[in-house]
Amino acid sequence: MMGDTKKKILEISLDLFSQKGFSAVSIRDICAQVMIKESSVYYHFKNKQAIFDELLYRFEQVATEMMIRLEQSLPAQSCSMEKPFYQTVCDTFFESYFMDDFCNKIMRLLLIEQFSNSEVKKIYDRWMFVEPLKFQNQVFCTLMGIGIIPNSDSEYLAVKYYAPIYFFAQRWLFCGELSEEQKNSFRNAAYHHIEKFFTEMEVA
Amino acid sequence: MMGDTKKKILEISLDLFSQKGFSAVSIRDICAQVMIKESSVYYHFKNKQAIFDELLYRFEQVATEMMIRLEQSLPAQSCSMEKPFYQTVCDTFFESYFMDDFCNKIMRLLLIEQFSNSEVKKIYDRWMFVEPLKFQNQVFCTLMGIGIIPNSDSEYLAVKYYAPIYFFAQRWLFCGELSEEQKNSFRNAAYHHIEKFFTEMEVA
Amino acid sequence: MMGDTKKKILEISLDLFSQKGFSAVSIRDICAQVMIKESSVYYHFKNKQAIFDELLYRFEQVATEMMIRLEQSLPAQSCSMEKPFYQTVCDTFFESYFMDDFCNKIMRLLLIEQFSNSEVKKIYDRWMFVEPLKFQNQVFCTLMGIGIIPNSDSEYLAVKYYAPIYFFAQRWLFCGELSEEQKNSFRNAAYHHIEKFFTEMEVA
Amino acid sequence: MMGDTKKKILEISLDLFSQKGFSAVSIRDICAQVMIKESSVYYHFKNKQAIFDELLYRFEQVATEMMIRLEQSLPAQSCSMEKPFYQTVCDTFFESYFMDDFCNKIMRLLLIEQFSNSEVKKIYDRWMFVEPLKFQNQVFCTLMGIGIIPNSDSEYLAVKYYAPIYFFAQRWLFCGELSEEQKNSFRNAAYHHIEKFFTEMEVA
DNA sequence: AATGAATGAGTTTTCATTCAT
DNA sequence: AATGAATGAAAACTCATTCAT
Repeated sequence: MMGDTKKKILEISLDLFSQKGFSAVSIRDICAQVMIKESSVYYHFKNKQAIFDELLYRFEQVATEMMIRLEQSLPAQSCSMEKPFYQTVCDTFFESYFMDDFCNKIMRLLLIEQFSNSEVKKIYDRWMFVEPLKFQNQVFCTLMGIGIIPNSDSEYLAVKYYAPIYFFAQRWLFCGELSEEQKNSFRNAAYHHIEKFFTEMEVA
Repeated sequence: MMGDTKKKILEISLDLFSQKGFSAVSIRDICAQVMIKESSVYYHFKNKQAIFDELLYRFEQVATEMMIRLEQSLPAQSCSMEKPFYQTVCDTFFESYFMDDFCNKIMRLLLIEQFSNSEVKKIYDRWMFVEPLKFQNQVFCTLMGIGIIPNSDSEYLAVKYYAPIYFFAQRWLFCGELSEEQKNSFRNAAYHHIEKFFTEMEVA
Repeated sequence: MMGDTKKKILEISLDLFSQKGFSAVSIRDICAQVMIKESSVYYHFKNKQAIFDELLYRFEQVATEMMIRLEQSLPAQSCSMEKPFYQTVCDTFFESYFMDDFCNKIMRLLLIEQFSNSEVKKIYDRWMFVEPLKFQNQVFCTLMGIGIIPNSDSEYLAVKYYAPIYFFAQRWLFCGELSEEQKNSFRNAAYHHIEKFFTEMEVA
Repeated sequence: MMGDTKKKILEISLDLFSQKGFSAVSIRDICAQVMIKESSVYYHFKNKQAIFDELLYRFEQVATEMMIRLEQSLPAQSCSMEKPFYQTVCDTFFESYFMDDFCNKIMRLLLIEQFSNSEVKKIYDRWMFVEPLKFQNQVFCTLMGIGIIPNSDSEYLAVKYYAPIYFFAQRWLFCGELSEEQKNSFRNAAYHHIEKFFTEMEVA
């Protein structure tokens, strides 16, 4: 469907954009790595901005899909409660969002560009703050509904749960190349937090 | 001590750098606002990078001083415990760090540049993760020492306390111009969190 | 093989470099004469230095080839000795080296740049002193071998023969545009010297 | 008479000009070594060109004086002929002209600038070709007059004598800093030539 | 689908010079 | 006698883009 070259341009652009920011990456930089001439880019994209736009578009599709999948899996998941419920949800959320190579790079890019572009700021806000909190809120409402956790302020609960994860992600997942070492640092911190979180919940 | 022009160059550079990132700001952009000619910049600074470097240098001085001040105020503070202890500390930490105009802009700048510059990454790490956690840890150790809060994992406590504040800062303090509205959103969320945090602590 | 524009850039650059020296010639100067925009130069050359380097490279190729040709022609030449032997050699050496437009300009350029660039100094040394003396020495050894001139210190002979030619070249061939008038001044002085040189030789 | 600073500016300017050529040396370069600020130069000189002009002016004075001295010493010298006559003349000429630090640097500068400035070209011509040949010619006429050497074409004799010296000067005295090693290479080559020259003269 | 050649507008930086102090 | 501050002009070079092929 999509030519090899176009895919390569997108991949390498994202690589570079997420490292240096949009305006610090030149078409030349991109082409040097794709191994084409500068003029060839314009066969595949109207201009530099169009590369950026397409990356964002793809991300929003991926993220939206994931959110839908996650939300749909909620009720089913919460019924078969043998295994700790949060495990599965977290696995999906972490592995296919924060630690997914594509999403991770987009997040860095959004983080950088949010300051110079208010449109991007909105997208960052949505996918890093609003949607995750909304989803987490839903989870806790569900858990309260079936009596697994006691009723309380689900919104603050969502913050208490998600803020550290966001914090760890920023700390461990947003530096240099995403190595297994970094992923493990993140996983350890995150799972340790989640475990403590649910333990304290049960006690209370 | 420092000429007016040089001060103005630094101020406006920080303004612009923190909005668009270092490489997206041109000397022309800066000079247009300082109202000098491009060549005049080079009387005050060796090159563009030197402006950036001086900003970081000043920040590290400011931040270091603040940390020292905070740490020195700890023991005294914790003795006169009529008024809620954390209030004073938070006031200092929030108002003169996260919400201070200079520091806030530097933080945005560090946030942007950390990806392209590993030296900056280290500085960001230090002042956004390591030092605040270390300080918070110290606070909790002190409080445990004098029996105000029960003994427990002070490091995780620091994360539970600080992560939401970092989270709120990113959400409310890192967009566009720092308005009173944003500051209030941040203050509300942060103080709400702190209150809940200490309340739950006492109960447990 | 080589585009017209690139060739033109090289030609005009050499013209200007040999008149004013490398650093006194701006890309603007070159482009004004090539009739292209400044940015276009950078399609053909990495930077200003690369123009200089390519000129030197080409010269060394030309000079090397000429030296090889001259040396190969030596034995053959010296057998058919009806016409004065040196005539042919000089013709080649003078006309296709000192008075050749390209070589002459390169020599001026080397002469100028030798002081600021030790690499250039070496090249100047090689092609203005070492190689010509080596060749002349070979000529005299050949002539001594077949008994045309009496045995003697062939190295000093080479200096006695070549130094005036170098002297005349500097005096007549290194000023302004290479005009026919200058070439004639040089030719007259040089051939007069050569004739006298060989006459004295025979006598002795 | 002349302030220290002005003298220092002239000295260092000559140093740099003779290494890189006039236009490749900036007022900044000069001031960095003189240890004054750029603006201070303009107290002593109208502009950059004026430094160059003053250097040339001083050289012409020095060179003229030397020539007069040399010419005046000719008759006296040639009478007291116990010691080889040429020795003394050469000593003066070589040591106080080619190998004199100031003159040597000026010569390099003239050599470089002759191509871009026809006024300089004339000065170079005069002091490197015309005057030395004229003087040498005079010497040989004197020697012929008193029968020390046989009558012959004194002009060609001057060339035969002077060309190798010019040649050696270019080869040994125009590279990098004037070291004793270089001076010795020059002296050896030059004196060897002179000796041979006069020996052959006597024989003939 | 790709590229060779070109370019206008812009980049950072350098430079000689001025002028008030 | 020297300098702090500024500047217009120009330097080398970059960049996104165009267009004919």
